[in-house]
Amino acid sequence: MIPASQNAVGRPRASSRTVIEDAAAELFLENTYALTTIEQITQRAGVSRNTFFNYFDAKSDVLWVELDAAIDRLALELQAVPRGRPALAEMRAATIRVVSDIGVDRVPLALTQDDVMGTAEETRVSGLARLARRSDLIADFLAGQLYRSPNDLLVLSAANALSGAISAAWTVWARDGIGRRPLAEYMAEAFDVVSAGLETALSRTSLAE
Amino acid sequence: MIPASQNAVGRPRASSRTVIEDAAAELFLENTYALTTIEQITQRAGVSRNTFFNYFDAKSDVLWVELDAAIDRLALELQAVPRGRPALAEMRAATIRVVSDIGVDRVPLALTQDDVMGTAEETRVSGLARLARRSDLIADFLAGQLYRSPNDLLVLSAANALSGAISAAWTVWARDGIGRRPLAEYMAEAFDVVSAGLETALSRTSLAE
DNA sequence: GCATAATATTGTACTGAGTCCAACAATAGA
DNA sequence: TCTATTGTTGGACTCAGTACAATATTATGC
Repeated sequence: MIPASQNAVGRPRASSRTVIEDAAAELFLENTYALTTIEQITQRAGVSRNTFFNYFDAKSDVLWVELDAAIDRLALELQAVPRGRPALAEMRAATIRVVSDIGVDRVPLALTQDDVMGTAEETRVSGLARLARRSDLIADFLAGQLYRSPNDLLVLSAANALSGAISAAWTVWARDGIGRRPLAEYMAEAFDVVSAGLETALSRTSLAE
Repeated sequence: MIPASQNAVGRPRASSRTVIEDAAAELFLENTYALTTIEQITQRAGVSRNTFFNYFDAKSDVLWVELDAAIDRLALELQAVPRGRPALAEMRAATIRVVSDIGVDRVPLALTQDDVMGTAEETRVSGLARLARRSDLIADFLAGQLYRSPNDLLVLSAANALSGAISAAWTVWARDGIGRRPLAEYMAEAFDVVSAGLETALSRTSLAE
């Protein structure tokens, strides 16, 4: 077994987590996600196979570190919004704030895999789990702002729609390659496409019923 | 090994596919999805484990037979729409037509599992794969009608949003339990929530650029 | 410094999904 | 009846993910 010191020889020893992430990123690019095993990753990282599962619940989690972090930040932003504020405007602002510091070159690992949004169901499906988490988050937020239930058809539709639009922004941004503009711009566009109609639908029902 | 005749003793022998579906449905309800193994399913169905994979690519596929069929029908409906017709109106009609024959009691197997939309990521994620397939479908359709690329941010946002709304309709419909109204009604509501804004956004850009 | 508690890492053994392929059975058609 | 096709099976395999106990590492109090 390769000693852990291989990755950091004098410098302050990198955390296992980082070492694993780096090794995984390398191998995914070399051999694709599907053909890379967790054993290979941990071997290259110089840790045991079990250590992988100390830091990640699933192989696919490594693909989505950036996106997961962005969703975490979105959760915090939304929590900080006082109740009663205009829901969609706050959502829009929070969404854009969250991605505003993501440089044009820092594309999430998952999205650099060209099989992600293509045929490879495996990677795509794990990405959809993030979409679902974000939908839940948004549904809770909207429900809170509109004093409705997160299970409400209207709330859920709006949340899913917004989450879908955000997802589209990420996808197109990643696909646009080198010449891409900042993610925040894509986010704003995608958001506005769907939010125009939501605005009226949501305001109408918050008065009625 | 139990002979296949156990499930159909005189009657015309049911296809392996149906036998497997039924066995799976029973076991999922008895022991939950997660705790049911493919081996148990095929054992009860009276076929070999491999036969399962003759009919399904994954264990989770059994959960989504109805939804997959609905998406297949949607694909056919959309293909039949002549180019140039108003995209959203046709989408709405097709969506509702597709689910109009789904009775209030025929809830997809997946949605009767109460862990589906709850904590159980496993079942939920497989459902999201359907959402993605539907998004692709819709994106292609919209792209065709609007003479744009299916990778266009606008098209993709709209497709994801619509697919998300449809998903919300299914979810709430299933959750509403015994007293639920026909699925088509939920579908219409969810659809209208998001499509109002899309209408303007899509028409605006089909003229511009 | 040292003892101790908390945390990180590892080994081992296991379950179950999904793949591959070759053998075999059933069926339909000529 | 022979034959081509399709459905079914057995067996051996890979790999993700889980469980748990043992050991190493690091932090903390003294």
